[in-house]
Amino acid sequence: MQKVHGHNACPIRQRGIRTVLTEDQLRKLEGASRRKSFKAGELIFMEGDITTHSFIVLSGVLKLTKIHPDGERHVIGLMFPDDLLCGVFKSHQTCSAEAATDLELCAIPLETLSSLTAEAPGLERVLFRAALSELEGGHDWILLLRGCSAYQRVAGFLRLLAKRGLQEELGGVRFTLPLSRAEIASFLGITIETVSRQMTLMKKRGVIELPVSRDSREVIVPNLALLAAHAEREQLGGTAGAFGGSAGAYSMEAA
Amino acid sequence: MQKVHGHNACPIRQRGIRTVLTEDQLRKLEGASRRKSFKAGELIFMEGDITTHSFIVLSGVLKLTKIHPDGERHVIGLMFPDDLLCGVFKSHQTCSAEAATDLELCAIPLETLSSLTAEAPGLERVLFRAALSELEGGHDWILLLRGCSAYQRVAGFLRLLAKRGLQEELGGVRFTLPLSRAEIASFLGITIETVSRQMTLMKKRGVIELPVSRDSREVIVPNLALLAAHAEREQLGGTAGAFGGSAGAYSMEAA
DNA sequence: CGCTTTTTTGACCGGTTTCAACACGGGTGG
DNA sequence: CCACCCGTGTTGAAACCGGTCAAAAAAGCG
Repeated sequence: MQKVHGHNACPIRQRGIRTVLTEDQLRKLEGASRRKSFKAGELIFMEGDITTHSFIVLSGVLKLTKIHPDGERHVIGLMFPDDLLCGVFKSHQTCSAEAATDLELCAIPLETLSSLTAEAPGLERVLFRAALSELEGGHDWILLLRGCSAYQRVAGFLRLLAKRGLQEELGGVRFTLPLSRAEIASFLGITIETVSRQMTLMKKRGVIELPVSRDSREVIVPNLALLAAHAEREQLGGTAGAFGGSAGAYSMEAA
Repeated sequence: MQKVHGHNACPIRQRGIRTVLTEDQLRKLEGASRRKSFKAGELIFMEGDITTHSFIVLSGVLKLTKIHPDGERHVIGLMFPDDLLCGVFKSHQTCSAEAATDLELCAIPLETLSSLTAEAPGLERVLFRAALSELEGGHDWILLLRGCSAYQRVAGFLRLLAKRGLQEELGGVRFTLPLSRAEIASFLGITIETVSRQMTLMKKRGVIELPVSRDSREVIVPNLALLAAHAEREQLGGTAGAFGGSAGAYSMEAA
């Protein structure tokens, strides 16, 4: 009897995909998928490359970048575990992808996906939705970047990280920034100096803590609600009111 | 013999759609479509509404707005004739739509569209592409808004209008702004005063002319290439070099 | 322990915002 | 017909924010 998965295949966990496929189709999909590991900084694909796979983030953070007409490379999006990088229907990549941290991906060949689309009409719709939520994320991010001060951008960025898949602790959150100051600056459309200034400001205000220890990438958020408040409106003296903010994390969630 | 169209149905001109449908299907689609007229300022649908139709802009300009968490309403996109507002696969509207000018739309009920999708598998893909290009537009717009000065934003905005469906004249273009200064400011993420200042600056530089006449919304662009140049890089004294700029107009084109 | 790279901090400058006043046009009603 | 008013757009002056330049401090690395 043959093994169901290749030795480096990976199970598809996305709820949306599982529900529109039969057992056989799911097995076929998983059989064709391959687990791939990247070390921080490694390139996954480049802008302009022919699209060959769709990817699902298993662990780590993926960074999407694009070359601006002026030649500068800008970070335009981040993807976290369970996010689906849906290359379907795009013949060429419209941005580059790079491992921001050590990264594990599930790579699904496009041929597999499109042959499955033929069999399972529902699948196309699922992928469609994934791309659409990606679109919505873009809109939200536009709104975030436009009227917001540098302070709010940094706060918003940290809130995003605090929310998505990182070690939680009692009351607060502690995590490691997946991006350097330069990359954060690029992502937020500001300079590294400003990023640095805003973060020390937040530290002074008690919104975050920066353990003096080794890495300058360690961040502790003692009070997530307070951080969220600062992301919405600059400075609120009090001990935070609850907030039901619309996250609007700019990343594509699998359907 | 029965009339093919209802008296207020409208012909579907989109090339992409026509090629994936049979005669019968096309007739069905057109038969279900309805031409709707709106006066400037009228609301078409609201953020959060249940999605009931897809729309194609026949004439005029449509304005997409969204409420920012801070309560402010922001213009996040514009749509011009032949653009497709593709509500498919979204159960709820994610932004409000309003007539920026007097407006004519072709409204297509979603049921019609989804029943056709079942018959014509290619249609789903066409709509998918439409949404995708919308997505790409969003990315481009993010890039445009980030590094650019207020001057470049206004120039880019005017170039967008000059390109999309407005009266052309020999050599130059003359058109009426579909948005008030306040709306332009909101769209570009700057203040009305700045919009005003940049426009007078452009006038001084000879990039645009503002007929003293009644409406302060009349704009003449004597030299489109010059305008494009100013949208890319601030001030270029000379009499414009040709430009093959990546338009990146943020609006969704029908496939 | 030196070296490089990254991050932080400071001083300065320019563009935008902000606040405020004014101009223009189009209504309304006397 | 004109005075008045209100909304929209323009213009001016000062404050602020973030960018740029420069240098010091901290962290990584041999």
